Amino acid sequence: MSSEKSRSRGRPRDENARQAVLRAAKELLDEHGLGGVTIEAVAARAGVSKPTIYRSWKNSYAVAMAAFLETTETQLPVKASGSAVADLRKHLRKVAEVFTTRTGRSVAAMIAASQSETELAKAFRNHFILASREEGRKILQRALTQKEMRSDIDFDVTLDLIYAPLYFRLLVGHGNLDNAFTDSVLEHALIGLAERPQKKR
Amino acid sequence: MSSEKSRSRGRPRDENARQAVLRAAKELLDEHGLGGVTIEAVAARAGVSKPTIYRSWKNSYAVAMAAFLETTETQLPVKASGSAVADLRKHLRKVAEVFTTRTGRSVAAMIAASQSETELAKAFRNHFILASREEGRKILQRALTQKEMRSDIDFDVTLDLIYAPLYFRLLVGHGNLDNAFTDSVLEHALIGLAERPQKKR
Amino acid sequence: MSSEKSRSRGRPRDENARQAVLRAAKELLDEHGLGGVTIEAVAARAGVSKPTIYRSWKNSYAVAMAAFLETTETQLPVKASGSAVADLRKHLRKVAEVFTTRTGRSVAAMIAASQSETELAKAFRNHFILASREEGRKILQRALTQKEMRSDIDFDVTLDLIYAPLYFRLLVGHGNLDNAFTDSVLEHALIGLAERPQKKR
Amino acid sequence: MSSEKSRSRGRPRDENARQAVLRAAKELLDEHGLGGVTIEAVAARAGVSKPTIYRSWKNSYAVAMAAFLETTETQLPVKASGSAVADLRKHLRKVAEVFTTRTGRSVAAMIAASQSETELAKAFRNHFILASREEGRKILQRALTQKEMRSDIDFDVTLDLIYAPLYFRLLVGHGNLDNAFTDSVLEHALIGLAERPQKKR
DNA sequence: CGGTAAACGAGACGGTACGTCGTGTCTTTGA
DNA sequence: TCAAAGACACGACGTACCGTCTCGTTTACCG
Repeated sequence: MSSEKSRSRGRPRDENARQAVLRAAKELLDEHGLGGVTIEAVAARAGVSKPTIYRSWKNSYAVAMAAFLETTETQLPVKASGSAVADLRKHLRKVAEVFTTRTGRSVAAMIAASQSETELAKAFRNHFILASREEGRKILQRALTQKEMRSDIDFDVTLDLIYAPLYFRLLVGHGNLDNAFTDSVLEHALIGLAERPQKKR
Repeated sequence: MSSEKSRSRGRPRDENARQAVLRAAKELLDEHGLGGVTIEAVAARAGVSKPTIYRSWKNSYAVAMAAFLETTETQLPVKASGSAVADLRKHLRKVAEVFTTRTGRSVAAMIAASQSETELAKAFRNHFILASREEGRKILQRALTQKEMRSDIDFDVTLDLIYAPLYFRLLVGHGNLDNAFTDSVLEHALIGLAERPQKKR
Repeated sequence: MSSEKSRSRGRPRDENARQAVLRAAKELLDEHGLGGVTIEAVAARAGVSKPTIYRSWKNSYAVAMAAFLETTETQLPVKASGSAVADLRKHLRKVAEVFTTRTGRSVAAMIAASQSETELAKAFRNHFILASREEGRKILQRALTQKEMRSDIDFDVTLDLIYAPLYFRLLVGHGNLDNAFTDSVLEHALIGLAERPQKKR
Repeated sequence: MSSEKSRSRGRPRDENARQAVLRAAKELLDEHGLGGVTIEAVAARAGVSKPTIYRSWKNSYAVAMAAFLETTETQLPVKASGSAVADLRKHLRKVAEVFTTRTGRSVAAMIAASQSETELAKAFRNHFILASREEGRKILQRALTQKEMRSDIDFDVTLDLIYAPLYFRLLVGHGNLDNAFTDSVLEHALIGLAERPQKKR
């Protein structure tokens, strides 16, 4: 229950230092990419000592990740219109658009960094990937109640189906990330690939 | 007529050295991951000098990439049965299975490395990603001629739709990469998400 | 009054490391000559990292020079007897004797190194060459007061005249550096080369 | 006439190559000092391969030495006037003057290089140092016959006495190498340092 | 209100790896 | 059979960051 702040002995962490670090890390991330976020560079730019950084974060990736998560909008919500499918289309367009900016590069870099850092992987997964799918999940829910989608679909698989192609192109860069692409992905996913006797629509 | 490569002047590159380097790099990649493929370690294990490596490759990532591409099967072909859809299901299962092995970790690492190395990105894209989609493309083609799939689908989008979820889970690790998943992805993609008046099946 | 050096911020240099470096450098200098004093070898032998050495010295020559100066006696003093000329003879013999030892090789090497390193040249000049002439200068002074030498001689020129032949033979090696030589040099310098009407002595 | 068999089998050494090498080495020596005379640089500038150089010289110092000796005047003769002492003064002035030019730097560099290369030391000693003393020796001889100098002087010691101070200042740089200095050295050497009962002059 | 514990900056430390340079040798092709 | 071109093993270079460690100083709590 301990409602006490517990306020451990000694001098408290300097909030200014924390923010200076994160600001510096964000700038370096934007300017030079993940590889530019070295502890030394961050320390120098933030006017902070290296131990001060290591006191709060495990390594440079952790700092970069914290800076990224702290300053990046994950949800990209769309105002609900009558058509959930239309909302989803709009949402995916927004996601793709963000992916073409510097933020997209950072997302890719974070995923890359996650490969060798298990803890970061988890952090990024929970605080960015899964978080950013929430909006999609909501829209899917709406689509279901409005009977715009089949009731027996698996949400997790469906979310992968429509988000993964965007991440895939972000990471591999084998094709554009424009509206035409996101629309087409959604269209294919909705109609389905299989030939069927009586076409509709 | 001499279409010969003209055999440039001077001592030719030592093929033994080349192979020793790639073998050492592959071993290090498997044993310690991409981070373990340092030029110094490769040179030491291959019994080769550092300049010899730098003469042929730009940096450690390039060596690792070359070693990976040279020793990894990309196509994962399936014997054509009567049903193209069944073949596709089988193929995706194989891909997912490979992704759960050490090779999968390497694929992820390569994609990660590609983020900061444009040339590598291209090499990996062309020699692995696109190459490995060829089998899928062939099956898709077969599905079309056998009228198992709609004739108006976009191949590139379709390939992204069915492959991307696998890569996504490989990279983000937010869910399993088992048969149930690949089957489900394929099923959803085939049937389509949209509700439709007259249900089939 | 605090004439204190103000104790610059941060962790102070490790005195043990400094000494280990100089000791290692001195050993290498003695064992393999100046060419053997590589930063890598010094670091390895001293159990110190390369950056630690570079933090304190500009390059390998600077380390060798420091090690040499720190461990080499420069003055070679002689107890004053009644005759300043006799003292000078004794002193020059001592210098020549040292020049035939390992220390002599080092002196030569240092002069050689000084050719390409201006800063080192200055250091060596001030801390070895000029310092080692001080004993000669003192004796000269004594010779003057005792009227053993002409009062109108130029000290700097005189010092060059009697020391230079020793350095010359050290560096060029065209003749012995024994007592006969130093005595002869001194004798010639004292009496003078010129023929004169009435000979003395 | 060229039916001579001497023409040892195969392709003869290319005399042009030899000269190109020496010319390149001399240029590099003048431009960047001895440290600039690397085999690679010489080969590149001379348009010659490295093995071609190694076929004729042991290492870079040998090349530099050869280039230096081939292009440098050693004797610096003076026209004999009535006074040998005057001639000697003039000669020493010329030596000192040369020592203040680029050639002087090269002489110093060669002496420096000689410290670690025994063969070079010998070559330089014989072909430069001793050669350049020949003029002094001749003048000394003349001085003797003209009774300008004492008949019992030791030539080798005397030569060291008057040349060494010049080399000393060249190498250590603790004082000027001007006419005042050379004249003063000679004057001191001639008159002698010792006080004597009856002053002359 | 004075101790004391912990944070702070500065910066040196042992390490690891980097990518480059020059060495002297060796191997091929071409003249 | 030589020369050019250039690859080779070797070894050292000087630099960049890493993550850890002293330092001396500052801040805030607690007794």
